Amino acid sequence: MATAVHPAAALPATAAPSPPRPPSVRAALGHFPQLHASLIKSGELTSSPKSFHSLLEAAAHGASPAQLAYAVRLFRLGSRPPLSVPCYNVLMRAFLRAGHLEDALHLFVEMLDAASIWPDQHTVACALKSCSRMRTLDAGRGVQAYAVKRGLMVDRFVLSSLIHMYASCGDVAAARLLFDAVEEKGVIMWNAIIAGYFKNGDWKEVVELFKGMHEVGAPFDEVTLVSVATACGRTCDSNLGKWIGGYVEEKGMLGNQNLVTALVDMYAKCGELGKARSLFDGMQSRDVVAWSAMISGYTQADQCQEALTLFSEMQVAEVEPNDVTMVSVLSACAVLGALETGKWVHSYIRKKCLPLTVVLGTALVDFYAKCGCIDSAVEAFESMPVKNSWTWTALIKGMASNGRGREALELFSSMRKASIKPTDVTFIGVLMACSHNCLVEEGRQHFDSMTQDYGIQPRIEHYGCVVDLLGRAGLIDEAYQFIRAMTIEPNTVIWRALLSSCAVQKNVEVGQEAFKQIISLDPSHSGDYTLLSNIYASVGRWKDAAMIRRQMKDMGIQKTPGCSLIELDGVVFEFFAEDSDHPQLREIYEKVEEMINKIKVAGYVPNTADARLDVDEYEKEVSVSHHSEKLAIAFGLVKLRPGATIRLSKNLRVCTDCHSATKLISKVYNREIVVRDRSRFHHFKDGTCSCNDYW
DNA sequence: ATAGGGTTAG
Repeated sequence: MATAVHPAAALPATAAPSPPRPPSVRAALGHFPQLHASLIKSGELTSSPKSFHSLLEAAAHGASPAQLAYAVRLFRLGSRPPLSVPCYNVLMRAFLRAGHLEDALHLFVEMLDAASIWPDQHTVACALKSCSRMRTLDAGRGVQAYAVKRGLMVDRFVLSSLIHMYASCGDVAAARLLFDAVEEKGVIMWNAIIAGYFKNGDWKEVVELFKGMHEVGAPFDEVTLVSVATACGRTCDSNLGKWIGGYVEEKGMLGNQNLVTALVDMYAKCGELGKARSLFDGMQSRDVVAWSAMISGYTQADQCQEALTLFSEMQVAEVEPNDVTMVSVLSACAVLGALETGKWVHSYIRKKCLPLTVVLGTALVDFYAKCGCIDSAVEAFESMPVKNSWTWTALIKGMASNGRGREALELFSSMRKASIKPTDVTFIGVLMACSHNCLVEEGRQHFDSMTQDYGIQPRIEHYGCVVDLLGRAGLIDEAYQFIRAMTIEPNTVIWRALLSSCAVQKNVEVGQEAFKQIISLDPSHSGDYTLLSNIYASVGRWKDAAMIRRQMKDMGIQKTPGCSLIELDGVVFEFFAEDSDHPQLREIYEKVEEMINKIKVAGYVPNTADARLDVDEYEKEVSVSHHSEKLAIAFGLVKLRPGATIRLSKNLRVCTDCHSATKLISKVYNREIVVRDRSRFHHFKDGTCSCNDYW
């Protein structure tokens, strides 16, 4: 591939009057066009290889594409001394710096073709570096063959580049063989092999190597610590992480931006957000990586509001976000259901032409799917130049949780046709889709195929999906037998899936058993008591229902407060049941009353099964009407522009009353309402819900 | 005459 040579317009139109000759060519960095002219005038350019090299080097060292283009033109010039090996090397390095990896490698090939030019250890190291970055193992091996033939394999630079090349191309074993054979391992060699394991995600080995270095007294430096600190974060090795943190402070290395960023990342991943933040705040300058590390720290610690706040501070600080930043921001938006903010991020990505990498594209797909905008998720999916199994999985799960199980399964078959290997998470999406559409036989087949065809051992989540599938299909006894036959110990999630199915199917006997199992594992979850109590109530066993409520009260078990989030103009508002801490309180409660009255006309009958028992029926109705979800919907009706879809996300399952009320609200107010609960989406429109009343 | 190894993500 040829490098685009920029037009001479980048150079001054008229040469400045010849300045007096500078004392050294190097000192003229930045004035090289004028210098060039004076060298031509004096005839030195063609007669002195040394001057030519210096001029070339000065141009090649420039940061701008125009300067690189200038260097290329010098290099290709007819009237110049014969090219030396260092001339090639200088230009190769410039190509590498500018990211023109193929051009760099091409120069190596050109040297092999040229008479009386032999690539040396510098050339080989550069060529290997471009192979590393391009991940072309074959080319790398070719360069290695040349190095062997020329006896360059004793050079430390060649060796470390080679180790780096093998590791970057995914062959850490080969890198390790080379490393082990090196007699005197300096810090660079250690860093190269550590980076090798790092690049391949083998964080444990990074930590082990460092401990090994310590034992043999091998020297390490700041670069070593960057890799090791990061690995500590990934493995949650907070002991070693803290030791490194202390060492860095003690040795006065806090000025190293990369190192401090690695510490910020490490502390955040070890759960020490406060320590991470104070290091971050103490940095004298913060680049995009530092900001991204801190933002991702908040996102991964589930402090998504904090993540978005920090993101706006980043914009105030005028640091341009990159694709990596946006991945964290989008995943924070996905968790919060912050559709407007995420959409803004999407348009920013397009406006700034940020590279739509697989990770970023997948984050976009996931974001739209988790905000209930499944069509936008499909669009984002289709716009991606490269997709991997994560991408497919995000869309399959999105389809399944948005009530489009059929399409999820069709996607899964396209995924297999495209030879993209499904992961364990893909199968969670597939099984969710089956359970949503009540496809019992298909679900069983996928569950078996997962192990038989793909060698994936079922995790507790997969078992949970199957229990859900069988239970919702009404096969309660089979679901119970399935749990009994599990090869791993069932947890509360499994039993809870069975209990929910029993609630749908009004199966008292198995419901009691599931409840007993749950209580023996974790008696503190209020939702379990509510479910069993509802089962009793649904078959008219009011006394038993009340008894369970009393048991819950006696044990001091608190209901998890219901909380609904709704976004308005990029700000996420939180509502709790009976909320009394909101600026527009009166307006909202008035709207709730209006809502309830209107839907009552349309046939709404309050369902107070989930309400407190110690109050009279009227109070129960009022209490149910003040569920966080209804407050948030009322807020949406008051604040959003007419006709705009109301989107909210809540922390619990949608209760029966809110579900039937919301269906009628969507009809009476002619509004689409999208509710994300803890496990799926409900798209309410014209009085119906996408879940077919089955959740 | 010229160099090597480093941080953020679904």
